[in-house]
Amino acid sequence: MVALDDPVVRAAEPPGPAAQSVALLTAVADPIRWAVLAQLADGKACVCNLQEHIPIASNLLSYHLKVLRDVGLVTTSRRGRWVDYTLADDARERMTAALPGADPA
Amino acid sequence: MVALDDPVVRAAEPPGPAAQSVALLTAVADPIRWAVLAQLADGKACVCNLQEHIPIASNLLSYHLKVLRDVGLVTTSRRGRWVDYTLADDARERMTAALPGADPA
DNA sequence: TGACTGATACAACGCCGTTTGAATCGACGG
DNA sequence: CCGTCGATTCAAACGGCGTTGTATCAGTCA
Repeated sequence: MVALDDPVVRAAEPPGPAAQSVALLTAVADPIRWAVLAQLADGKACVCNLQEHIPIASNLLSYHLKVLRDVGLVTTSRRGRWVDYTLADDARERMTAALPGADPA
Repeated sequence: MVALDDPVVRAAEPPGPAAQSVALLTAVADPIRWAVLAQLADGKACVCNLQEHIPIASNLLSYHLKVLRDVGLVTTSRRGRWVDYTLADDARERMTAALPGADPA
């Protein structure tokens, strides 16, 4: 059972677990962000390195990276002028858990 | 390796595996469709039954069900005036496989 | 400090997907 | 056959997210 007898559409209020799952999946369900995550699955990389594989404007890439940060799928660490992005160690776990019907019970 | 040296943004052409994964995740990353899939994880259900748990207009529900059908996550079967929706048996497999960094190799 | 690079933040526009309302189809029952 | 119910389809309006351009911040070197 999922027990969302009324929410789902009944937006906001407290962001129930279902809403959190959707928010996480929404972050992943984008061509650019998907590519970024796939790239980071091979290890950390600075933004400039990501750009080599995903040829888009740097500000646009930065926007999508922020989205991934906001949901906690990636973490950052400065190294000189560069910023290294790393896949959160629980990223895969959280993504699979966010899929519908993944009730822990 | 993900090997998308140029695609991602380079839209259409052939819908590469990455694009298919994104398309599938896009179908899942919606509050209503997520709830539908979670509901169907407990077994097949007719539309009217789904409405009991997801109180929205029937035509709207129908729209989202069509989206799920188009990506092959659910299948239908008529039973009298009712239409039963069933989670595709490979639904979970396909969803997990669509997550970034899930390279089969 | 001043110039340059890497990266991020902000504001405005445009497009696609969702939503809504009304019409249509399919299947039973009187 | 006609009315009703379940479900789908169509057209149109709305809104949100992604894109673009510009400005700003942070860090290194001369």
